[in-house]
Amino acid sequence: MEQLKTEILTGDCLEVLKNHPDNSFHLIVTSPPYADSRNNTYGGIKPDNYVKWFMPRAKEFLRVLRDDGTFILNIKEKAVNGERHTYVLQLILEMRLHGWLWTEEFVWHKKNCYPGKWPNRFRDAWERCLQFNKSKNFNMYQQEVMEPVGEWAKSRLKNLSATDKIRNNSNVGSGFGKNVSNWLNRDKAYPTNVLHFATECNNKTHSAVFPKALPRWFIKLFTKEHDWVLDPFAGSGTTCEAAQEMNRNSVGIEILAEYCDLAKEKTSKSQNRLLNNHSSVSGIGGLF
Amino acid sequence: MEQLKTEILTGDCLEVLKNHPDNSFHLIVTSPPYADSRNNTYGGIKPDNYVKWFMPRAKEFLRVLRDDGTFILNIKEKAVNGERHTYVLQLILEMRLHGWLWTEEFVWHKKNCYPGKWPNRFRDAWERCLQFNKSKNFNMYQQEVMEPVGEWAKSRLKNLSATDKIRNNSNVGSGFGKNVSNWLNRDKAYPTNVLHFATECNNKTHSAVFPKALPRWFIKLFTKEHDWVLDPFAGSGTTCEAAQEMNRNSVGIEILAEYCDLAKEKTSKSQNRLLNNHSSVSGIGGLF
DNA sequence: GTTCCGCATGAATCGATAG
DNA sequence: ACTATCGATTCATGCGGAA
Repeated sequence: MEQLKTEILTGDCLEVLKNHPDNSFHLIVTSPPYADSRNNTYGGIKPDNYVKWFMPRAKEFLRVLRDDGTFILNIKEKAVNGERHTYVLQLILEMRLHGWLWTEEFVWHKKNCYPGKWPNRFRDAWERCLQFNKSKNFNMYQQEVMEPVGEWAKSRLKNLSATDKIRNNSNVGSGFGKNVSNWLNRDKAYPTNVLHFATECNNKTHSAVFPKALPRWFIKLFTKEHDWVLDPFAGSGTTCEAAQEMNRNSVGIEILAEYCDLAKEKTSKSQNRLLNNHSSVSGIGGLF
Repeated sequence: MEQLKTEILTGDCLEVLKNHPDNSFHLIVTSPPYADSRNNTYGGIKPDNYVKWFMPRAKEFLRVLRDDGTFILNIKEKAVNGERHTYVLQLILEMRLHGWLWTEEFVWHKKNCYPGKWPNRFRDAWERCLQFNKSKNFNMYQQEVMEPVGEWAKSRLKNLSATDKIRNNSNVGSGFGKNVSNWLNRDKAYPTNVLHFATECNNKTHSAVFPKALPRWFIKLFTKEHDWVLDPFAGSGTTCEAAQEMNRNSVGIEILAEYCDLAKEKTSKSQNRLLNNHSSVSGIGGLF
């Protein structure tokens, strides 16, 4: 079997991605720098300039993403002048004009969001995970993220009611009665578009990143083993770490050298285990 | 004390509201007909025409809302052609151009969302509750919606790191650090902008578009007793019923006569109960 | 009286079929 | 080709009758 690769590249993804071929990634999942934060990088993007700053990068993402791939964008607008800023809304509209399909908007419910109090708003306990695609026929492996059903099912499934059977079989004689058998052994259900993940607030080195569970969930849902995952704003490398643990190849791009070091350290730890048996792994030229 | 009023008016709110004076409502909370649904009323609004249909009504809402009032709009875009439609995003942008402030976006998490399975998406378990205001200085009674502190919150506060506390104090010198220490001894906490309400979908009581708990929450948060609440798309009168139970005056407008009858029945029942007890409907030591 | 358990229902969405 | 209708899919909730 092929050697798994995890690459951390330093630089602005707008430039770095130019070295990557078209249609090469199955999934892009990222949490870009929010407007007005990370002032020392990317020139400190102001909310009003966010769309303009993001779009050329989105164009590169569109190019390197496979036609059956998915782009997950974790983002949330900040409150400016007492209002929610509109740059995320405008970004969605703009991306659609440039060929992206806005397939879905997942809500990441942050169960343990930061405490605080303001006179005119409550704590912000959710972020958007926007799903974009290049085509309607994208890969989705729903069974990989099924969850245990609620308590109600235990009693419910003891006896299937007559109406359940009636409703399932309905009138048309076309289909098999397969639903009933599915239900009888069912202990898992498909999730919804609301995700409940706690933030990892004890992370001292790199705050404000998403918890590893978040990229892990989307990697499970949209890729198979040995597929290629890209995080163009890799930060401390959470996405690449998750990808590596799940036997996916990945590329992480990060403009800040210190974060790159962190990311490399994270991902090389696991790789060292591999390296005991094999030869070199990372190496920029060897990827494509 | 003044007699409490609950009015159900039949007609299109665009017309009916013309008879109402400026600056008369403290809160507008409503769930308008979603695009492509309720085909027999309002001409069956197509997604592409939604903003155009909504805006003249939004203009009336702006007029009748008090300067310190709030407009809560419960809405969710549908999936069209494999994509989320953008009419809600465009509506937000358009309303801002016409004088509304987009203060906040609450997420209503529907724990018991509609079942189903599709190859390209999961069940939709959330809707938007968009908060609009006329001014930054709107009324908000946060203490009225405080919730019991869950176990997770207790552990979260225990684990506040030293740097967390330092940052709290330094950021907003006026009250933030103080509030954190207050939290430690509280058994109640302020909620977040994610609301968890199950839909009321059983057949006995006439099912409402949103559960009564939803308007109730916003009425508590944004009005005092005897304030005026408006629901311009009243449906079966859930908002007015909630308002009445909480000693708020309310006006509900609904275009469908049959829904109006339902709404009148709901709200007259409670009034009869109160009237039978004689004395002022809104007596302080009365129902609540 | 409690608790348990059966069960209809819902702002849904897709794909196939019909006009 | 484009639009309208229809069937299939599926999960959590609260009511009400039963134990």
